[in-house]
Amino acid sequence: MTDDAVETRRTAPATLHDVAREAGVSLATASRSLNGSTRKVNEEYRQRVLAAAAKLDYSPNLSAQAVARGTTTTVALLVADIADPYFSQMAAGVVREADRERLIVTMAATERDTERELDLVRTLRGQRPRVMILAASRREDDPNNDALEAELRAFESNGGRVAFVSSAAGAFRAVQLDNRAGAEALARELIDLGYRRFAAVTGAEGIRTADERLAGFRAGLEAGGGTLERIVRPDFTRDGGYEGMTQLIEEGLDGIELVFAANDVMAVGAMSAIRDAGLTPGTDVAVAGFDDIPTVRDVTPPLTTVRIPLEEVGRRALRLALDEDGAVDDAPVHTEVVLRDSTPRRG
Amino acid sequence: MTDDAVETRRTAPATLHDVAREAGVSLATASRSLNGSTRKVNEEYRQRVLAAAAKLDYSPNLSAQAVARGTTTTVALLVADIADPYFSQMAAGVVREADRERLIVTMAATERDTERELDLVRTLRGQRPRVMILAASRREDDPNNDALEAELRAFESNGGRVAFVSSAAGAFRAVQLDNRAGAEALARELIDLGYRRFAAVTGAEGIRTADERLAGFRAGLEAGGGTLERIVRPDFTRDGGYEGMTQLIEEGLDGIELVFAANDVMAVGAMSAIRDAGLTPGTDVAVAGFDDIPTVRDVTPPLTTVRIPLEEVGRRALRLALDEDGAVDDAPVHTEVVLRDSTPRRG
DNA sequence: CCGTAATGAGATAGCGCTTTCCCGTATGGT
DNA sequence: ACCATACGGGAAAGCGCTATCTCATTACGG
Repeated sequence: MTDDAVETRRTAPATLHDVAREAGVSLATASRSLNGSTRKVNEEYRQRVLAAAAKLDYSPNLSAQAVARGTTTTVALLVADIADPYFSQMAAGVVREADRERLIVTMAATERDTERELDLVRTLRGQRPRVMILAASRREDDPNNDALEAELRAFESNGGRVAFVSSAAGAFRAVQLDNRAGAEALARELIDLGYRRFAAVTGAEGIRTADERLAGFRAGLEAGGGTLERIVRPDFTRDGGYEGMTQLIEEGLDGIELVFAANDVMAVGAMSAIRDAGLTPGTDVAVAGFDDIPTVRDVTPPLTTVRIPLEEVGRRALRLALDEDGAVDDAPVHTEVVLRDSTPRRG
Repeated sequence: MTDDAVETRRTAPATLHDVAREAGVSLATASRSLNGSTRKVNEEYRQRVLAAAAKLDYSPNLSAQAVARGTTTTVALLVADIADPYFSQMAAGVVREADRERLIVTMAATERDTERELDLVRTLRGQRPRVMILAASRREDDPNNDALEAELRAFESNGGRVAFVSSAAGAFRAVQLDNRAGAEALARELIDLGYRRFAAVTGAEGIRTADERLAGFRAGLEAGGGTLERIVRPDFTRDGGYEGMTQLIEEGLDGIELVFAANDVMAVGAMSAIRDAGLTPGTDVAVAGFDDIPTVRDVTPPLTTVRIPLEEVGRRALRLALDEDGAVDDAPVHTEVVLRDSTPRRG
């Protein structure tokens, strides 16, 4: 492949210096004209600078600005898995809000590995982002938790801002997802629909989100006289849901009326497992999930779940982090049970 | 909310200078110890520096490094919509590959607005990213296309690298998605299955991806004696698919056996529309899509589609961009027809 | 033993910006 | 007419780094 492509000589990008020279003004004046400064600049000069910048196709070097100003326009976002709709919806919210604030988002994926998460936080800290948003799911008792906290503390004491998306983030700001209450409300509604005998497909013990949802669900059942007869703990993913459900079926469903999956992607996987086992979800065994990702409207039957306004969560996480002093709404995010056909009224 | 939180005084992050002082060596030696340099450093000094860095919790300022080195470790990624699984899968691939190369990804969403896209490219250029990956869908004849191309040319002539994900990207590098061939192959297979009368739900004319897929599908049909009887062009989204299908049904399906949606999210929306109209997808009217996003395995019936290895596409886009000189595989990405139950054999 | 070549630490000149600080000039109050 | 005061442009001092250049020290061949 010979390089007979376009003969574009590699030229360095125009610097502010070039612009100033072209406009016949000083560096200072050029700088002041191109970014609002407190100082006024003669309109004629300003126009000259603007014209020169346009002519040279000048684009300010953000790194240089960051160094000079001592502050960046970056927000760093950490999620477990970008392709997971739970996280990608949230990320979309963060990006949208960041855009409004003219901030740039850098994104990284922990792949659910807390070691990696810690590394990423360290690396990302090098960017000196204004904000760091951690949406990757926390684990109880992880050996890296302390190190992570220390790292974030250091980041904060350097003027950075941290926001978690979670239910409890130690002493950091957090968008509270009321997993417990949501799951509890769901359980009550299911009891109302006539269900009594349940199983749960959830994540490994220690994943806080999973634990809380399970605890809430259990509490709701107990209050209403239902029983949680079985629990399986596969991966916290679609395939995990499929496997968990398959296991449940193989071991015999005997009498279980409804399976609660700790999140929607698992629920969707579980529904496929049910169907692949020759049963019909909703009819032979009901299914409920958590999150209300877009997909669940389109599976059959549509999935009963607990709605979290994920995009809004992303937006709020950023606002919360940016907020100067507690002026921002930090009530738990409103969750809502959405009953659909995967949990028909019984009897 | 009073601030009786932790009494963390806001301190500036440790600089390399601090580390050098702490270690009792020069700035140069500290720099050389902390990042490989061509020069060797006395092991004892090196250890001292490392210890000092650890003690001060030093994290190199990436902006400063970028300014000093004249090069960054950033890759900028532009997608249409982060929450759309088509893009989020791709993004996951880019991020993963970037991680391998120890690069940081900044992400922005065009929201399918070419004006915004242009703006974003300009802003992102300020970052001086090593690579810019454009995955947002291109439109034919968009008034902004020339400006975008000029902007990207400028970026390239400054040493930046550009990669598109698309079928034709002018003179830029691109991961080729063979939309046409994929759709054509799909059409042939559907003909083989006994289908003859088709409708298409696709995006607005001018969206290149949509156009190509439609053209390919049409070609495949013609070769096999099928007819494309109707075309609707709603939004290129899930809801668009739903609306388009609803419209088709309201106008009367009369004889249409299969609906081809130009992408999977639309197909999934279409299936819901079919069901909401009281019909059964696959049975009353078959449906096929394009992309093979994860969801389509879990809808009922599972969707026939054309598989694109989206994550791989993301990874390849980055490698392609990074690649120094055409050493990288730039054959079109392998697409593959995946027949599932949404298109049962006829007759 | 001396001269020369490696060796490697430190001083320093940038990188592309922002932001003080310094001044010359215009303004206005008395 | 005179001095205090804005006003606003330009010079220059950084910001936190890297990389070049200097220069003392060590090693070694003849």
